[in-house]
Amino acid sequence: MTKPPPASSNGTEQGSSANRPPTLTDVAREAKVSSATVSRFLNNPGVVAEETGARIRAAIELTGYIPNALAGDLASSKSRMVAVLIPHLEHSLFNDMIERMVGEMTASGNNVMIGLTGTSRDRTDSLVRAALARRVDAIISTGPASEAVDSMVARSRTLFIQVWELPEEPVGIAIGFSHEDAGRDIARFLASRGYQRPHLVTADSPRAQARKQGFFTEWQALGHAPPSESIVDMPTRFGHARRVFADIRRMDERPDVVVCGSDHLAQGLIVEAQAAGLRVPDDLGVLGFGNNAISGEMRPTITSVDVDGARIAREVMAAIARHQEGKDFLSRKIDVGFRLIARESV
Amino acid sequence: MTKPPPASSNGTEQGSSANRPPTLTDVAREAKVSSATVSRFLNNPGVVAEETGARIRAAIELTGYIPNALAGDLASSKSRMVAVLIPHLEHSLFNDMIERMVGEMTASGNNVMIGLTGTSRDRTDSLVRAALARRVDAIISTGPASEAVDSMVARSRTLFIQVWELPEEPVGIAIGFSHEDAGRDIARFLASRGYQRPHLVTADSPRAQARKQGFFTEWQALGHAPPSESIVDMPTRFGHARRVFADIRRMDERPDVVVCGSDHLAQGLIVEAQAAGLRVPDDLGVLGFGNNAISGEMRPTITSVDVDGARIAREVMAAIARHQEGKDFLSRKIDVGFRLIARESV
DNA sequence: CTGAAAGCGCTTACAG
DNA sequence: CTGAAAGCGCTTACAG
Repeated sequence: MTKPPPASSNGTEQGSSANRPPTLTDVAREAKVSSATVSRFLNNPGVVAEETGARIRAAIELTGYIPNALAGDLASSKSRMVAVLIPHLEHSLFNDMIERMVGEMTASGNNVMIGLTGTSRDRTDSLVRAALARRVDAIISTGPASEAVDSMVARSRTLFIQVWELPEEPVGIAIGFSHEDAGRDIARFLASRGYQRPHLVTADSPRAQARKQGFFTEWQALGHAPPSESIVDMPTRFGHARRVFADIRRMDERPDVVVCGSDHLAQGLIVEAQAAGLRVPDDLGVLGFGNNAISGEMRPTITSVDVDGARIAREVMAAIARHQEGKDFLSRKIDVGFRLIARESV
Repeated sequence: MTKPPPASSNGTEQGSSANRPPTLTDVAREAKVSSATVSRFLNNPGVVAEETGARIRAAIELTGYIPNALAGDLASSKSRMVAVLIPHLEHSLFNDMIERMVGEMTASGNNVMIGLTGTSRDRTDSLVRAALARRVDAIISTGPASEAVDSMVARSRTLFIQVWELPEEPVGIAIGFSHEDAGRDIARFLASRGYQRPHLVTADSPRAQARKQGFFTEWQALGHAPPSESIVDMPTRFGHARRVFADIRRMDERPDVVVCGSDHLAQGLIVEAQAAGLRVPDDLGVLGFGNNAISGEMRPTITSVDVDGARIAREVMAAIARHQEGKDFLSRKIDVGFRLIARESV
């Protein structure tokens, strides 16, 4: 590697519209070849003669040329961009998985556009629109898709990938698991541990509702009375624990275990319970969801439901790779399952 | 609003390279106007006659047209894209601030490209290169800039904004505060509270080192012996607490307060201390950094250093707006300061 | 292995 | 208020 050219920015230059950045043509002129050859060298070096390549390399170095991906993508009608839509940066169940995916995408030469949808459907629609406007190769979404999204995506060549969901009829493809089954498994697990009065903390999201549904159904099928419940806003964060714990303390029939929608909230409940002098799990069990890194690091460690983020990331990458090669996807729904991990808190 | 056109995606269509998405020309033909007029309608509706506009609107609706931003940006040589470079998604000190910025940018019509730099400088360089290749209007970086970045940015028209940093000679502009001063203030504060033996937990990052430096200098200037120290990997996360606490327990002269590089780590230390039967702050004080939402929600609440993320986001937005209007920036360095917030943990 | 030329889908002076 | 035409900076058959 050669030393980079001397930094010439010293205050006044930055932001001034002085001389435009060098183009492919500038490089070609400098290297005394056609711009087509420079383009070939950039995209497929092997096809260019050794010494021609050397001249071009030198010209690039000299001019400080950085290809204009806007023009390149337009001409080749592909973008090597992927959009990722998540609800929040903070307190997100998906961060581990997303971070892994972003890392792999970057490594495989894709740029990642991240959109924060919040909880508003409108914002999701407009982010999908923005992604399609940039002709991204794929959109990865952690949320449900609206009809508007469906129709926009259908007319495009963009691959739409839903993760952590497994809808009946995905817009594009879906990689996830059954939240209802997860709810059922949790119910069976708690019953097997001898718990009698679970308290559910659910957010008003389709996924949380599906888990709750599964839990209710199974719990009652096992011959128990319906569990009590607290409703919280999305995202299901640490800070909600105070109110939820207060809810519990007010009840006549005290719950013996709290089922949380995230490990962050579970962590908060443990903190609240301990601050009130309760022992976890002896006086109160606490169950998380998502198997965030903290769940193995908390005192006590948190029993949680693990979803294989690495597997999801792999499946997403594979689907995108196939799509970029122009192949059709292999299956529309991939069930990656989940796994209840018993630790100390239950 | 009209109902969206019926969703026509049912499995086979998605991903097939069937009919290409509609272009401006298709809309123009449908509306019986020139493509220039459609373009005007899209970018500056006021300039088009009422009924012409209506026809165009109908044509857009009918065709399901979504503008190709690649072509638009290339032709107009502006992108309305901003790149944001952060080290991690999870356990980041910046998430609150970044989330706020992303929200505001999206609202003001900018798309956001997020890059995860990790701790590698190479990865930062290549992400900057990718951002420049897409001709983003601005790059917002939470890390230090290398010489390579400096020279790439200098040749471009992209505004480079460093946040949470205040280097001598910023590449573009910097919006931050003095980490060394923060370290000094923490030292003075702990001294005023009567602490005698602080233990510092520092990561091997320039920022953490600057704070440590400030702390050391001030602490010794106040007539104390140098504090003890633990080194941790970046990011300064919850999970590091176990080892750090073990470090402390092994010491002959037990520290009476731990100074953490993040609120997450502080939270972890409180959990560890309590699990070991210590009371915080009576037996051990714990101080965080960054004033994350959790610091006010933990038991005990965490004394921390607040950096005004909303202010930074505002300054960033203002700088980008000026830059997009072609104006020069007002100042190269903006010191937003910081504020020590005393809570229960110290 | 290399070049000339058309084309990707927009925007924007320039006329009218 | 609208249209014809040049141009943004690349890529990619098509020739040679």
